[in-house]
Amino acid sequence: MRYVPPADVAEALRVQEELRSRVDLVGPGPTAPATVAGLDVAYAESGDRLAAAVTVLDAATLAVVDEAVSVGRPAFGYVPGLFAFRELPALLAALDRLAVRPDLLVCDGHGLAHPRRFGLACHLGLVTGLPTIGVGKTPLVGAWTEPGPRRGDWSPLREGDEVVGRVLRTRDGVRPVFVSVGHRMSLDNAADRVLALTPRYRLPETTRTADRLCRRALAGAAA
DNA sequence: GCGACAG
DNA sequence: ATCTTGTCGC
Repeated sequence: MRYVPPADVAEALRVQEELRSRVDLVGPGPTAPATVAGLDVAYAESGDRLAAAVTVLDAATLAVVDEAVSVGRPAFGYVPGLFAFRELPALLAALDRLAVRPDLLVCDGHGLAHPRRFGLACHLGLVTGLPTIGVGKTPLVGAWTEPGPRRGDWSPLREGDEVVGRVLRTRDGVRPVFVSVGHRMSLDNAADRVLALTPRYRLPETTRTADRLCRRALAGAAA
């Protein structure tokens, strides 16, 4: 099955509008998944080439049990709010090459914490049918108060009256990450899963392994 | 009208 | 995302 990227911004907005209603924001999703996958993309300095990687980890040991990469070109310009269209094709290609179907996807970008409540994590969840959560390193939308200084401390990420995510401290004294629901997950469960993936570093182990893999793939791929 | 703006 | 020097700390 092939993915056809939108021709322009107007079409991308229409696609988001059409898909957003199908997202499952309740879940609650798996509380004890056997495997969890991380996805990330690295770009060549020229910006015309990219590598997408997926790593599947044993949720208990955090050991990598499967991985796949896909090298290609960005499918869309970088437009905040339409970010998913850029990386989705390559990410889906990498997912297709997996031998193991993971129980949960951890995306490097927001889910519900998006201007139209349909970030990369939502889009990826809807397309794959898998539970997904979004973990952003920097905010895209919303307001929050600084969470406490210890691992596990958090504060709600709000936009107007709605809670669109959670500002979560994954390690003592380090900058928090921005967790939001992607698809088929509750926010509470999403935050718990992120904490389970951060026994040592700020970012989830899934994101870290995927990041290393796509960088390696980009460096090793022929121009 | 002027900034801000996931990766 | 990627480009970048040094610096602080284990």
